[in-house]
Amino acid sequence: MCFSSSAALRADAPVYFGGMPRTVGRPRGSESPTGLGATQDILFASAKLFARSGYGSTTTHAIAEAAGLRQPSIYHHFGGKKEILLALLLGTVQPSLDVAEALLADPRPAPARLWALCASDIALLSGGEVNLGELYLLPELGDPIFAPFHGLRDQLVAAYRQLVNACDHPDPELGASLVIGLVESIILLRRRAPESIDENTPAAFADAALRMLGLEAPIVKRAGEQGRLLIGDVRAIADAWSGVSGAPA
Amino acid sequence: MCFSSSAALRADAPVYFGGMPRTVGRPRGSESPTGLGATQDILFASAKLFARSGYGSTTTHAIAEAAGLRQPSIYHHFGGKKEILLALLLGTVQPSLDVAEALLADPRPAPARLWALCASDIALLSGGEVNLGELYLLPELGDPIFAPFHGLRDQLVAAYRQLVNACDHPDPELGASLVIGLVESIILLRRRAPESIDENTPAAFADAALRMLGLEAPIVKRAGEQGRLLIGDVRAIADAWSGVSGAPA
DNA sequence: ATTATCTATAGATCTATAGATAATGC
DNA sequence: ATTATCTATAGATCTATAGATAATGC
Repeated sequence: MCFSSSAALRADAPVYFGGMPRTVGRPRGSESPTGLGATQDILFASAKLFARSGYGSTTTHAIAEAAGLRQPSIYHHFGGKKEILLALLLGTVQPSLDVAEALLADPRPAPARLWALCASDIALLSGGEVNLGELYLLPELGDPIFAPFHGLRDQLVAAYRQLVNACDHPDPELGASLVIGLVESIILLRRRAPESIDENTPAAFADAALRMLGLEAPIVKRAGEQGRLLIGDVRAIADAWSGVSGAPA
Repeated sequence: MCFSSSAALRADAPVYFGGMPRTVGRPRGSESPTGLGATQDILFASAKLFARSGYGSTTTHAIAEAAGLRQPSIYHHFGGKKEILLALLLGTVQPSLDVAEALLADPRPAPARLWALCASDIALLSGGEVNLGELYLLPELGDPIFAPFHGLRDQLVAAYRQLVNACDHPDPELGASLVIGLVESIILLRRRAPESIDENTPAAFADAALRMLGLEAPIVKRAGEQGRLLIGDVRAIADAWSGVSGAPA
């Protein structure tokens, strides 16, 4: 399953042998929906409900029901609703930040790295069974408990700004805002018209992001023709860029 | 006050003479915060709370308190929380749709009209005391009661698509998604970094939107230099475009 | 008489704790 | 003994209704 393989939901998962949870403790009344144990069941159920109904409109009872547990059992795994959302947020932003930091240290041309970061983030936000990006839109994120998430997110924003700056953009602050805005817009597009998103979307949006900054980026077709484009594989993307004749350094 | 002058909050307001509400009925315990009567007080208070704390996390008691009323008094003006949010949504999207329809009927060049629509929407989303665009992000909008809002919103999306198509863009569906995404990204930018938004932002974003579609649009500086740029004045924007030498028709 | 507010409150949740229960581990 | 679940429930809301109250309108 796409979602259960996401790092977001494996953050604190105990190591199971053969993928099966241990059976210590009183048996559950119903089966584990994810097959990965109660903690993952709760995270997956919460992600679905927070994204579709909002944070404040989702009750711990509804989470438990979707997770195949009774309501009080949630408190054995999490301190409460806020802690569940925080775990989901950290697990969602961390993979983006990992890619961003790898790209900041990469010697390849800045536009190629910015393109790769955009495409990677759009692919992350496009994939998975649940539209996890919706969690970024929740107004409840203003609560101080989510400060650790905002810390990681600020690092990601800084990485975008640094790459835009390295592209010799005259106004890195504005440029980063434009690019991040376009990347995040995939969240609302996926809500409004999920059928319009396909495997070409990350590349098409990343192209648009660079065009927006005044950098031509005919990477998609070139790399596509050569059969080399692999979304999520940053090196392949950067190599594709470098292979484009006349690409800015 | 910026907000109280918004059409969003005047939709169903009775006409008061001299701007003062009538005093029929039992007097309120506290003064009207907006000075425009209880209905406006409730809409303004709800907008602030929905945008900052979310829909499900906002109680009718909190709304009433911010509106200077007791909790049950809300039900004299609205059927409930959902009806309040619906009124806010309709009042927020309608001004955008009015501009869009005026531009669809306008004879000026399509890129100028698309630019004007982008700049107008960004100005609308940037202005006012409350970040009303946050209401578009609420996951609770999936509730069928908000269908009338989605109807208007779909019309707005169709207008964008039509203008992108009229710009001879090879893929109007993708182009419209990119442009709308960039325009709406101002909502999250305003949440994250409100200090980065100023009177130049609508033009800067509209420029970026056209660049994204492969249309060069050096309108901002030209119109700015001539002192002719007036955000919200669609005709001035379109005229500015027409005045740019070499602008696509 | 009409209107808009108020107080009081019923009934329905919703969160989080207490403590029982049923499994495995040693 | 340890663990993870369960049932039961206290206490705190939260929504929405009923009916009293205090003003204006005629």
